[in-house]
Formats: sequence, C-alpha cells, structure tokens
Amino acid sequence: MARPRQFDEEQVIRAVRDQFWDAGYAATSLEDLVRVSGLGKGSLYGAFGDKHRLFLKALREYTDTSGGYLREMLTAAPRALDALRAFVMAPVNDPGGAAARRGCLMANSTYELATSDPDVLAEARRTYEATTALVAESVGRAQDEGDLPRDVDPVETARALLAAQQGLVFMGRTGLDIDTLTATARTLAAKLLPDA
Amino acid sequence: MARPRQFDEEQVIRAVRDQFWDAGYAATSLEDLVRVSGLGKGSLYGAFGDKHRLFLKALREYTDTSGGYLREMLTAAPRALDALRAFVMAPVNDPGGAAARRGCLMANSTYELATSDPDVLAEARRTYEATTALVAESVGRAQDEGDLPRDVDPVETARALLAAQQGLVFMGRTGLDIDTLTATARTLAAKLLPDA
DNA sequence: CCCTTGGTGGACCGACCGGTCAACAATTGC
DNA sequence: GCAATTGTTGACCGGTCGGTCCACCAAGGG
Repeated sequence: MARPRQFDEEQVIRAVRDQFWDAGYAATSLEDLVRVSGLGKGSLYGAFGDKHRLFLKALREYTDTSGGYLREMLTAAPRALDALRAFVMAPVNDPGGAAARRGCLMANSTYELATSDPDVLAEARRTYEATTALVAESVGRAQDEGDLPRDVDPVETARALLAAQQGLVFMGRTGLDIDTLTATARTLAAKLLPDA
Repeated sequence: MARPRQFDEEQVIRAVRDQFWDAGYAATSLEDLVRVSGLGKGSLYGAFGDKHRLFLKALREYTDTSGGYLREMLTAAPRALDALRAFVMAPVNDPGGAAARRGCLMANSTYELATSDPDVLAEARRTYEATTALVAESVGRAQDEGDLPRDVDPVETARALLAAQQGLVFMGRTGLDIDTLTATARTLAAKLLPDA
C-alpha cells in the first residue's frame, strides 16, 4: 500500500512524555520534541496531531501506566495495610531522591495548566477519582483484614491518604532532602494508618 | 531634581503578582504585565528590571505577606491547637472555592519553575523552612498547653501538617468541590492533631 | 528661564515559537 | 515497472515573545 512508519509509536510517546515531565508543557518546544523523538516535525504532526494533542497522549500514557502500577501494587500485597503504607511512601521510593525532585507528571501538569486547559483539568479529575476509588477499595480490604478500624469511611480515608501523598510530592519538588522527606512520609503513614 | 514616578510601586507589584498567580510565569507576557500595571515597557524595566526579576519581586511580596498572615494567625489564637487546625483548613477557607482553585502562588511557581530556576527553588526552600519553623513553634506551644501529646517531635509534626496542607492545595487545583475538600481537610486535621 | 535629571511610552528589533507544505522516499497492487 | 498511497524531511511562514532605544515630558536648581 504505502510507506510504513519507521518508528515505534509507544517508544516516541514515552520519550515525549519524559521531555514534558522534565521541562513542563510551555517550556518544551517543538524542536525539543523533534530531538527526543528522532522524528521530523511533519511526521510528528502526521502521527499525533499538534503539540497539545501530543501532550495529552503523553499525559494519558503516564496516567494509564501509573494507574496500572498502582492497581498492581494494591492488589498484589498480601495485606492491604502494607500496600496503603507503600502508597503513602511512594514519593520517597527512589533512594537518591531524583524521582522526588522530578515529581509527578500529572501533578506538574495540573499546576501548570489546570486553570487554562480544560482537557488537562478533566484528566486530573479522572485520575484523581480513579486513584481515590482504588485506594478506598484497599482501605475497605484493610478493614476486613482487621488492620484498620471499622468506624472510618474508606473513601474519606483514601482522600486523606492521597492528599498526604501529594503533599510529599510537593515537598520533594522544593528539593527537601530525601531523608527528611522519608521521615515525614513515615509520620504521615503512622498518623493516617494507625495499627489498630 | 527630576520627574517623579507616576505610580505606586507596591500597587504595581501586587497587580503583577495577581497576574502571575492567575496565569503562571511563562504564560504571562510582557504585554499582560503592561496591561495590569498600567505602565509602559520602559518604565517597567527601569523600575524593576526584566521579567524574571519582576517575577521574583512579586513572589517575594507574596511569601512575605503570606508569612506575615501566618505568623499573626498562629500567635493571635488563644490556644495553639486551634491555630494549627486553622492552618490545615486554610486552603478551604474560601466559601466558593475560588481560592482553592487558584492555589498558592509559591506552590504554583515551585511546580512550574523549581527544576529550571535556582532563584525560585531557593525561595521555595526558604519559605518552606520558615513555615515549618513557625508551625513547629505552635506545636510546641500546643504541647505546653496540654493539647498535644508530649511524645511527638514538633518539627516532624509541623512537616506532616505542611504536607497535608499542600496536599489539600493540590486537590483544590484539580477542581475538587469545596465541600469534599473541606471534609478531607477535617479528616486530616483530626488524624494529625488528636485531641489528647 | 533654561539646563539637568530621571520617568514615560511606544515604535522597533532579532529570536524563537508552533505550524504548514511541497518535494521526495518507500511500500503495495496491478 | 508503474501508479497510487502514505511517511519523511526540513525549509519556510506569520505571529509573538522578551527586551532595547529614543524622542518626549515633568520636575527642581541655578
């Protein structure tokens, strides 16, 4: 039929996602995208549409991947309480703290664009609600397993845990050293997930 | 001697700060700044330097003002525990939720620029540490007043409270409705500031 | 009164932005 | 091997960006 594509779509999206992750949306130029993708401008446009659409695709790839990891982590753990602890500790999981400084692409994008870009806002809400639902399910499971008191609302607890996690992400972005950040994460996990 | 200035410096800084607050740094053009300040480009440059320096001035104005409010709030309250609750609830203080959607200029700036702008990163760290110290002082006072247990570290608790507050700011920026946000704030305050 | 000094404002600049397009390359069907 | 179709590439476009510059203006000092 016609000339076949000379690139792997997923590979390009991941490269583009990393670029947006490191530099943000506005600070990433088309030239940057051409460089990290290895494609020409025309190919980029032909395959993914304009910069905004390409960004949304990269963002969606990020949320899908992260959501997948989260679901896996929450369901794989033998005890739900351990998984919830790991959820709060996730921002400090990287020993060197590089991940903490990079932050979360969804959070970065929300702060940069949510007020002006309805698509990004919608994606933020979608991700936020999906995460809340996943975490709430694990809170319920931890209650069933006798690790969390019965008298707390799973969804409300999930929202508190998510807020705590995002607060840690923020503190990581201010460059707070990883040890202090880890200590704070432990404090939050201990207070929000009491042993009883 | 010479022609006197025809504008009030603080008033201009506040107008500029609001513009950066609403639109972010990159998304604010010099034309926007000229519009909101009422000055010409030349006057703006003569009085404040380039865009970056003007931004830092506006950011500093914001952190100074916010820091002043915080100090006042923390020291004015008869009981420190009440002040700490108010600190956590601050992001949901606005009934309509408009303030929650706008977020915190320092947090917005950190997310947009901390990785690429050392000056903004330094300001973020400075503000973060000052806030931690202020809150920790109140935690200590609450302990003295018998409202918080003696066995927790004030600084560690302050960091946890700050993370919780910034997590709420983030959730506000995703457009979460103000009632849900308020409920989450209450949950966090209750867990992190137990009555005993 | 006019000279000096600093403030003002907008025309103007080069650079870079996102996006387009036309010439060319690679593949399949016939 | 030729036509049809799609992918690829980089030169090119108009627009906007941050920043500069200069002609003009309002005061005070002599």
